Amino acid sequence: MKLRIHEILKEKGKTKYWLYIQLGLSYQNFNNIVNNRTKGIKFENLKAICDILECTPNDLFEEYYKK
Amino acid sequence: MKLRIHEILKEKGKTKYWLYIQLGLSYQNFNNIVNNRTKGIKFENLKAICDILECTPNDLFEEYYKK
DNA sequence: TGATTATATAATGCACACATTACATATAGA
DNA sequence: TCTATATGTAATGTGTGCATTATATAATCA
Repeated sequence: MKLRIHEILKEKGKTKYWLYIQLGLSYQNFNNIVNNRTKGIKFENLKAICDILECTPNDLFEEYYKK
Repeated sequence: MKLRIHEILKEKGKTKYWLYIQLGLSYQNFNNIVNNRTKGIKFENLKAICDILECTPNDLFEEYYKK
């Protein structure tokens, strides 16, 4: 399961750094998530990412995203 | 984030035990996930649950489910 | 009566999400 | 020059997903 965070940020004209500040996660962990180096995620953080990016889990997951 | 696994299983007329067998997870962990006692999940298992239940992450998460 | 289905809890250990701290590079603006 | 933006990596420790093993109850079926 790959996360489309890069694409969504590009669509919104926002940077990773911006999302990092909004989220409040450690940058280390944040960077691993965004660059798809993690094998799972806390629901709390998944929800926060969706809230901030104004999207749903299906939009985030490459496998379920429908343009 | 609450998972709607109970509802989806009911709709499909399947039992938790059936899903447990399909998934191949330990029953302990499986039971915690299904009964919403976990704070996160591995992408691999999220994908497997969606595949078996023939649904998407948005269908699974109560916060994003639209009937 | 015994096996399978069905569901649940507890103890122990490993793998990994996540936090914290630190270090590093590069650009842009005050 | 100093600060903030922007991105990345490494080391160490805590919390927790998940596996394994065990125990328990109850219904259904051979």
